[in-house]
Amino acid sequence: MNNHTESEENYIKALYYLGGEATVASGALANRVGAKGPSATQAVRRLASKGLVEVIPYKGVKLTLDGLTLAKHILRKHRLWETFLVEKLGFGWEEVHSIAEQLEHIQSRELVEKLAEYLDSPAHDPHGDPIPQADGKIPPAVGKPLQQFQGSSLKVVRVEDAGTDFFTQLDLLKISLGKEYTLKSVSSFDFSIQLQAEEGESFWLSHSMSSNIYAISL
Amino acid sequence: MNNHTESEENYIKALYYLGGEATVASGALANRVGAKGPSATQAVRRLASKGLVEVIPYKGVKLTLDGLTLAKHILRKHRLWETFLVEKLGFGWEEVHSIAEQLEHIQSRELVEKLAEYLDSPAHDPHGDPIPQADGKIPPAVGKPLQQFQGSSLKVVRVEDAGTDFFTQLDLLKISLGKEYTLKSVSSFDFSIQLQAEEGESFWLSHSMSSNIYAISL
DNA sequence: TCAAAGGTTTAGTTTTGCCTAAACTTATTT
DNA sequence: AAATAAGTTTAGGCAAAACTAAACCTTTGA
Repeated sequence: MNNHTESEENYIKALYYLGGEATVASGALANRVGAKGPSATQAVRRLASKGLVEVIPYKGVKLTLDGLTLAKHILRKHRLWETFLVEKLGFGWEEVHSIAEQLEHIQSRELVEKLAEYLDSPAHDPHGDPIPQADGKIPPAVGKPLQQFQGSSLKVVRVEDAGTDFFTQLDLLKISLGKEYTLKSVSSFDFSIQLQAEEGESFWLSHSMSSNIYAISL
Repeated sequence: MNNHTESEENYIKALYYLGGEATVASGALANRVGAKGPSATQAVRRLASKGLVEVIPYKGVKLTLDGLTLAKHILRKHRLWETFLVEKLGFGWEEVHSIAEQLEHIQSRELVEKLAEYLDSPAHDPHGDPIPQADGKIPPAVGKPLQQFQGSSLKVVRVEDAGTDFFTQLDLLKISLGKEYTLKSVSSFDFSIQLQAEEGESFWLSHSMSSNIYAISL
């Protein structure tokens, strides 16, 4: 009961991303893994036969405890590898995700733990996302969405893993973890926000961007 | 023409291991990848349709230039990862092979080159085996088989990547790179050899073991 | 409430990759 | 040179994973 295919792991990961322990519709699942409906139905049946998920036909799918444990372990591997790629190999934010998606499927308990140790058992990955620990515990997610810092100063501590385009845009705007800004205003029309760096002119950020960026107040 | 399945890569690797640029029998190939004859025949047909091998039915299979390039690239990845696992993560000899077999299939040119740089562009892996370089050139293999050191002193500089059991046996015998011995005799019956360490009693080594160990004279 | 719309599952096909059993080549031996 | 042994390929299955088209539930709106 301990070896899973890459495809299976991808479904498990998607299920965790979409709902955690909650029930997820098969359509949403298919969408997330980049497949069509019937493929998801079929995949989910395979997972159910391995005891990783529970299915209620026409209603949805839910991770079992085993499934949840596996999901967190995969996420652990993903975020540890991302940390390695950025901190040791010098990759940029936007490049690491697709490589980590391959590396997260490498099977070796010992490798994961030795890698974690080599990286000083980090609690957060380069995006500020919490790394599930070996015992399954997940460190608290730090920061709050930017909108909530009306008029005050803030420091960026986390960005959502929202795809290559998002990271490229962050790079273009020179936004990175640790950067400090003052939130000057929030548009009540489209919820875009105006940020002001220590030195340099202020700029506007769309809601789609800002809702994926988290900060703490200074 | 640039993405290959893991299975395909395994056949390519096996072909390179068994014959380099020479023709290999399909049975030997099947054997090496741990499959049965018909599976190899079929796999080889798939590879031929991608231009990676040439087949002469009932005669054998041979890597094309493209196949050879791919084989060397996979071997490069394998040996770089082994170096990483041993030098950075502190793995032992016998443990790294199976993990590197998974890692060698990760697809990212940039990753390979950044990893090589991180490891100081090594020419040899932890077993002393040459690491193919980015341009396809292969550094010279060092050392000669132990049998050739009749009566003289030698230093172990390379061991063949001949499977977990081989490495475990090396560990049991406390043989590692850099160790020095005197070759006291070679049996003309079974070609086993008698080694004498600086201090400590002498011991016998089977031909299967010794033929996978290489040394230079002192 | 009943019918259309939307989402889900079944049915049937494709490709990869493996298997066993049977047919076929090649090589060896008498 | 013919028979047999050894190795290789064909034939026919099976499982994982994906797809399209068709059938099937559920929900929602008239």
